[in-house]
Amino acid sequence: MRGGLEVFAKRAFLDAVTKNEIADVLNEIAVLLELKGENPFKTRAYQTGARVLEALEEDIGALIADGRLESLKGIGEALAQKITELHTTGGLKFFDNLKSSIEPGLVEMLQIPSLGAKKIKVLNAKLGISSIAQLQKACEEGRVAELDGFGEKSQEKLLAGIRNRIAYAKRHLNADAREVAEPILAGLRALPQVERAEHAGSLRRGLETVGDLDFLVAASDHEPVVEWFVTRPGVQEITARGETKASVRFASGLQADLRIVPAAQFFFALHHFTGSKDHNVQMRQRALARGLSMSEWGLVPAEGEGTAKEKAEQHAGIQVKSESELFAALGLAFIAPELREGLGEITAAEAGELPRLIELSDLRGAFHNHTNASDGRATLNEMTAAAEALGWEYFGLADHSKASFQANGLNEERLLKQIGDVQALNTSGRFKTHVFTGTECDVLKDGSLDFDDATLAQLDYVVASVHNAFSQSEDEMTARIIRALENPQVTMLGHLTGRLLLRREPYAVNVGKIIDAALANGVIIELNANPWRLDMDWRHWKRAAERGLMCSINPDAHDPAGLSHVAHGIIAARKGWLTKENVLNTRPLAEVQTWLAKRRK
DNA sequence: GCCGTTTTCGGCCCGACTGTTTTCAGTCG
Repeated sequence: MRGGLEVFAKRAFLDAVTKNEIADVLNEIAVLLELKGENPFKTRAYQTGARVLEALEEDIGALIADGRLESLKGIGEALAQKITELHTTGGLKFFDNLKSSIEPGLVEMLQIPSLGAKKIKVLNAKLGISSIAQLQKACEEGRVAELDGFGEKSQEKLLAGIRNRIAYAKRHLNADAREVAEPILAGLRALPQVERAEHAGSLRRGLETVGDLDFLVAASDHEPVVEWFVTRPGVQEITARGETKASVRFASGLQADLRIVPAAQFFFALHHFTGSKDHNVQMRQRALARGLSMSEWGLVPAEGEGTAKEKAEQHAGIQVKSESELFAALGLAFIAPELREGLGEITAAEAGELPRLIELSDLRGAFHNHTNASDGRATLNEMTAAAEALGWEYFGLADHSKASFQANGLNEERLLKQIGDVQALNTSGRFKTHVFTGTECDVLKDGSLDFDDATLAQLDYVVASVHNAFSQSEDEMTARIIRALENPQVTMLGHLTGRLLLRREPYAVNVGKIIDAALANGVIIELNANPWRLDMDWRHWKRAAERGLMCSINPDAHDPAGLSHVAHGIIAARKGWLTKENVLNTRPLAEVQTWLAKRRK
C-alpha cells in the first residue's frame, strides 16, 4: 500500500491516475479514519470502495466520463466524488487534510501486534505518545502499565512486539511455508484424537507469499492436540493457548495458528479459515440474502434467538459433509481454494461458468531450463533423464546468451555446438523425452536481441528475457520489451517483471501494454514457476487469457530438482483461472512442434 | 459511507482469546 502511494505521488502529474492508485488512497483513508476513531462502518465503506476498484475490469476513465461510478455496488455519492477528484486532478483535498491532522507515527504504531486504533488513541491522549520510539521508552519506564486498560502483561507484550516487529512483519514464500507446514499437518493427522486435519489460510489458497500458517483440526479431545502443537521443534513462543485455539511463533518469525472444531463444523470452519476475507464477506452476504447466517460454525437460520454457534450446536442449521456440499447449499458449484479471492468466483460459480482449472498432471513437458553449459548445475543428459523420470514427452533447453556474462552465457559458437549435441541425443533414442533446442536470449537495453536472427532461426524456440539495466524508466523498459516481442524469432517472453518475491521489486514496466503486444505478435508470456518469481503475476492472467494470450508454465530449472518448480507454477496458474487449453506445455509433442513451427514461419 | 422485495433510517459478518475486568473492551482473523 505504501509503495502504491509513492508511485501515486511521483506520477500524479504525468498521467491519469490508475484505479489501483486510487484504491491505495481509499485504503489509506480507511486507516486514518480508524485512528481518528470514526464510525467503523464508515472505515469499512472506504475499504469496500478500494476493493471494488481493484476488482474493476472496465476502464475507470470511461466509468467516470459516463457518470456510472455510482452504479457499482459499494460506491455511493461521496466515494464517487472522491474517486472522480483523484482521477481528474491527481489529488484529493479531503485526503490531504486528513493526513495533516494525524501524526504519521500513529499510523506506524499499527504495525505492532495487539495495538489497534483505540489503544493508540489512549496512548496518544494520556501519555502524548506519537511514535514507536516514544512508546518503547514509555514501556521501559513502566508508564504504560499504569494506564487504565493496560497492565504489566500488555506492556511486556508491546515491548516484545516492538523488538520483533521486523521479523513479525515479514512474509514467507509459499514454498518455504509449505515445507514447515507439511510435517505439522502429517503429525496432526497421526494423532489418535484427530479425525481430520487440513491447512487453511493463504497457504491453501496458493498465495505467492504467506504471513502465517493455519491448521484446522476436528478432534474428540482437545488438550493433547494443543499440547502436541505448542511443543513442536522450533517453537520459540506460545502467543495464545486456549481450549480450541493456540498460536505459536517459530524462530524465523513465522506464526502458526491451530484451531480445533467439532467434526460437524469442520467443513464450515475449513471454508471460513481458507478465506480470503473478501470471499468470506461475499459468501456471508449471499447466505444472508437467503435467510441464512454463515460462520465458521455453520449455516443456520438468520432469524430467531441465539448465536450462530448455539444454533449450530443444536443442529438447527444445514449439515454438510464436504466443502462441495457447503457451496451447493448456497446454490454454488465448488470453488477451488485458489479462486477464493473475492474476484468474481462466486458469480461464476452461480452461473456454472467456473473454469476447469489446470492440474499438475496436465503438463506434458516444460520449456526454459538451464544446464551446466551456462549457469545450471547438471548436464544435458542429467536434465533430460530427470524430465523423462517425470514422464514428460519433451524438455525445452534454454541456456543463457552471451550478454549474461555473469551466468556464463553461450556465444554463437557454443550455442551451435549445443544444437548439434541435442540433435545427436534426439536421434540416439537414449531417452523417450524429446529435447527442444532453445535459448534464454538477453533483451539488450535498446530492445534488440543478443543473437542475430539467422542464429535464432536455427533453434526450436526462443525465450526473450531482461537481465540488466533494471533502472530504465517505465516507458523505456516497456518499449524495449515490446521491440523484442515484435521480433518474429521470439517465441516467449521470460519473467516479465524480473521481480524476486520479498527480495527485489519488479522493474518498472507497463504490463498492460506488454500483454497487448504479446497478443498482437502471437508471442507467449511465460509463467515463470520459480517460487521466488511466479512472474507474470497471477492477477493478470484471467483477463489476459480471456483475450487469447497463451501461457507457458516454465520451471526455469538450474538442476534436476528445479523441474519440480512447475508445481508452484500450476498453483499460480490456477489462481489466474487458467485451464490446460491456455497453456502450451499441456499439449502433446506433435502439437507443440506444429505450434512452434507455425510461430517461427 | 453504503444500502434497500423490511427502502431514506438503522442496520452493517462473526466469534475466540487476552488482559483487565468483575461483566467486558480491544484485537485479530
